[in-house]
Amino acid sequence: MKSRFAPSPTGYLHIGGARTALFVWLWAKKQQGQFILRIEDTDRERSTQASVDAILDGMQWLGLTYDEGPYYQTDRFDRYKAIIQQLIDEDKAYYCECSPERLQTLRDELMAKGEKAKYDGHCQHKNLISGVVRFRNPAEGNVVFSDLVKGEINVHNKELDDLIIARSDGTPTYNLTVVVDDHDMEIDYVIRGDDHINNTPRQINLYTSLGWDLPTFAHLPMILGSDGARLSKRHGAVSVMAYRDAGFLPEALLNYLVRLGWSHGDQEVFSVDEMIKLFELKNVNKAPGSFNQEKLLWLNQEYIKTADIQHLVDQLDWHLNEQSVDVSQGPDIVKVINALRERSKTLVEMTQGVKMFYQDFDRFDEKSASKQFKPATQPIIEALIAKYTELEDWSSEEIHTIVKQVCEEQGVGFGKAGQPFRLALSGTGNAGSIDVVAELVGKKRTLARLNMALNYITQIDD
RNA sequence: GUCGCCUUCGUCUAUCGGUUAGGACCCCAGGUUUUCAUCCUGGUAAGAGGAGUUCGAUUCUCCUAGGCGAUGCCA
Repeated sequence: MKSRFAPSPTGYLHIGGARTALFVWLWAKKQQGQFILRIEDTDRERSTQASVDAILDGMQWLGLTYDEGPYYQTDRFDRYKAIIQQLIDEDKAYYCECSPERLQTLRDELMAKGEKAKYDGHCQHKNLISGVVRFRNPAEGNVVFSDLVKGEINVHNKELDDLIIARSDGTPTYNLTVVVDDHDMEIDYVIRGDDHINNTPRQINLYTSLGWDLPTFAHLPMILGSDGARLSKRHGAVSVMAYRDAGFLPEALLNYLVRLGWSHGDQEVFSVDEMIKLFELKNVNKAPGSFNQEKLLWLNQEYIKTADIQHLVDQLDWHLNEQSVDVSQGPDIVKVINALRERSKTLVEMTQGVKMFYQDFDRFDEKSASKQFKPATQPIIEALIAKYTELEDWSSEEIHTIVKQVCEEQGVGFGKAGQPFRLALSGTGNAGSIDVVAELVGKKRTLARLNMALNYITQIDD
C-alpha cells in the first residue's frame, strides 16, 4: 500500500499542509505501507528551491519521514509528454488555439447568462497542430466516486469542460501530472485537501480514458483561522517552522493537528504510536476546523511537563543556542529543566527561565523591585546574607530552613521573605520554588544577588 | 451566476433514533501552594432556520440560509 504527500513548492510548509502530510503519513504507517513525497513543481514561475528546502525542513522537524522520494515532477516531463502525445494520437485530446481573450469573453458571457462558465469546445474538431492541449471530457453521464471521508460524490459530466493538460509551451498541467504520477508511482490512496474535490471527477475521467485503475480518494477538510476564514498569514504564524521558533515541541504540534478534524472518543493526548494505531480515515470530520492557539499551548505545556527529560534537553538545545545561553558552566541543565518544566508553556519561556542559572544580570525588574525591595525588607535580606554566608551544606532543605528561621526571628510570614528573595535571585520575580532555585543558582551567585538587592534598598533609602 | 462540499457550547469534538446532549481548550469561582505555575473541585456555554418520516429526532429526507471551495495556459 502506498500513499503520498504532494505539495507544490511555492512557500514554506504551512499548518494545513502539515496536517495533510500527517494524516497521509499516519494512514501509510497504519497499513505498514509506503509514504511517498512528491514535489509538484510544474508551475516553474512560482516554484522555488527555497520552498522545497523549507518543506523538507518542516517535515523533518515534525518527524514525518518518507519512504520514497522526494520525486520532482520537473524530472518527469518526458513521461508526461509521451502520455499527452498518446492521448492526442488516440483522439482523446486535441490542440486548441483559442486566445485567453476569447476564453475570458466566453466566460463572462456564460456567467452573465447564469450558466456554468466552461470551455465551449470551439477547437474540438479543427485538427490543429499547435496551441494548448485539451482533454476530451465525456459530454454525457456522470462521475461517481466514494470518498473515504466525504462519502459518495456525484458530478455530471455536463459540469466539466475540456481541461487543458498541456500549456502552449508544451509543459503539462496539474490535473494531468497528478494522474500520471499517482498511477506510475502505484499510489493506492490519494489523500489531500478538499479544495481538490472539484478536480477529482476530471482526474477520474483521465484515469478511465487512459485505462488505468482508480486509487481510493480521501479529501480532508481545510483548516481555517480563528475567524473562520481560510488560514493565512494575517492569522499569525502559519509556517510549521515558526512554531519551532516559538518554542513548541514537534509532538505537541502533531498532537494538536491530529485532533483538528479527527478524534478517537474523548481522548485528547496521543503519542505518535497511538495515533498510528488508532487513526482511521472514516473518523475524520467532514467539516473544516479553526486553528486554536490556546489549545496548542495547553498541549505543548502537557508535553513539556511529561516529556522524557533527555528529549527536552535535546529540544531546548536549539533555543539555548538561538539565545546564546551557555549552559556548560553552572548547574546541571537537567536539574534546571526539572525546576522549570511545570511553569513553562513553551521552550522559549523555558529558555528565559534558564538564563538566571547561568547568566548574571545587572538590574532588577523595576516594577517588581519597587514593590518588593522596601526599607522594611532590609533586615530580612541582611539576615539571609549573614546566615547563608555561614551555611556549609548548600542544599534546598537547609536553604528553606534558613528562610523559615529568619521569618520567625523577624516575626514575619514566609511571603515577606520569600518574595524579595525570589526577586533577588531571578531579577524578574518569575521563578519556581526558591529553595530549589537558590540551590541550583549556587551559593556564590545567591549571595552576590542578595547583596545586589541590599544595595538597591539602601539606595532608595537615601 | 453555476456546480460541489460543509453546518453540535466562543474553539476542537463525542453521540452511530430514545442521553439531565458527554469530554477537552478558553473563561469564571473555590481549594492546595511562600508569588506565579502546577494540581484538585465546581460552574457558564451548543444541535443555523423551516418542513417531513417516526410513538420519538442532533441523528434519516427535503427546502432555505450561511460558510468554504471550484469555475486558471495555479496546484
